[in-house]
Amino acid sequence: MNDKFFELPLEKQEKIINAGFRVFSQNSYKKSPMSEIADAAGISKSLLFHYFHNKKELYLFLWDKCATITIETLMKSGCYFQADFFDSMYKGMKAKANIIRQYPDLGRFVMKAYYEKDPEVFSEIQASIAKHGAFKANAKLLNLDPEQFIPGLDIEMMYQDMYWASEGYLWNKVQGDNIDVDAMEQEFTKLIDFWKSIYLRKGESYGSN
Amino acid sequence: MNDKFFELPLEKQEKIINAGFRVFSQNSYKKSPMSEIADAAGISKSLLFHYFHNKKELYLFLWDKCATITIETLMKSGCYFQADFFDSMYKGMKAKANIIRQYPDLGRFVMKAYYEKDPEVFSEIQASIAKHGAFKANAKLLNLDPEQFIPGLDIEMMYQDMYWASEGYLWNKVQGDNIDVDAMEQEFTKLIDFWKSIYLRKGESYGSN
DNA sequence: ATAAGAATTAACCGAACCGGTCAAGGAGGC
DNA sequence: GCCTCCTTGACCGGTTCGGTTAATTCTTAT
Repeated sequence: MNDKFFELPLEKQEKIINAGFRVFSQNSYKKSPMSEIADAAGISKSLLFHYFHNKKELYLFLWDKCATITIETLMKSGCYFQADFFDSMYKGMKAKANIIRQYPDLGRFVMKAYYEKDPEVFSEIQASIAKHGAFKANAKLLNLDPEQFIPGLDIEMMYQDMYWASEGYLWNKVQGDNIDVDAMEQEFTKLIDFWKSIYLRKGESYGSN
Repeated sequence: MNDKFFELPLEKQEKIINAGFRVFSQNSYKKSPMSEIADAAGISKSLLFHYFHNKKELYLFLWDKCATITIETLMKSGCYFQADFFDSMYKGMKAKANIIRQYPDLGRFVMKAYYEKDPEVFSEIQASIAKHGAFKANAKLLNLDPEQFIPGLDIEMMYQDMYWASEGYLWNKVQGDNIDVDAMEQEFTKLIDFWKSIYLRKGESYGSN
């Protein structure tokens, strides 16, 4: 790709990136026209081809960009370094909300790319997925202390429930075009508080509290 | 449309319908080629045009078919006539599983059509949506008895949690190509049982039990 | 066997689309 | 004016698409 792209004002770079996310997330790779991306970015098709020599290059660049953005944002959010389970969940949610704010279609783009089968990009995407290790969500990893929760609670099921509810909530909200991320954040916070009130053991105190 | 379509063996009708669901759910209306649908159905494009005079007709037929299938299946499942909340949930889940078994791409087709913006079909779809009344999921409608659940439970939040978890679970599972509906049913049953164990008031008995 | 009729398809058509190129327009600095 | 760089309209060859038509195959009644 043409390094001149990175000398563009960040705002313009993001506009092009978001245009790519949008178009590639709405159509398959083959049926995502460069012209449509250029239009969405507010530039001419020729200029888009000036920055990215061909479609495949743009596509793979966007894919890499996704990983960078996601990892960076999640790291910066501190959700991995949180002792309290619900705090970590809360921080993670905040991070995701920030991603949506800046790159509204990133999530859907990742999903589409993940299942993309076009031979022109399939092997590259698959290789990249394998490299990143496909870290599955899993309660066992978290090493949660059963003492913290109500007696007899199936912690793994609790985590499943929370994980799926998050996914379901996000999917439903993001589906439309105008996403009110602030409202989303607020609603989701309420949901986390609800879980806390249900799952957390009451009447005692632990650790530093 | 050509009424001869309905004289086809049901198996063949379903194959064409599912081919339509599949292609229209994977691409936008405009970028869903009739030829691709014909191929997926195992017939020639000409024959497809013989049954449906043009693309729009096929599309709107499929949309109507969705409503018919969904309403019919849910009614037949008895999930609306169940006194117990979790039983009703269970029956509803079973019904959805059956729909997925018979029409794997119906759900995704509905979603796509719901947000389709192509002027060739937009007004028709919107009118149909308005007519069906867009029944939103809402705990208040169910008129649940608070006595049945653990004290102090925010029933509406409980319902939200369950609703979103269902959505999230379905979306994640249905995303891939090979759906193991049986495993899904089983896993989901476990989730419902988990909810029962968490939310239901214990140590007492009610009603007919 | 065969003719009539129905089911199904290959071949085709004009229009639009798509990835990619290229030569030229336009703005700023000297 | 002239050089440089960003940006674009116009274009090209190839492909795709919705839809039509005429022909081919299959069925069936006689």
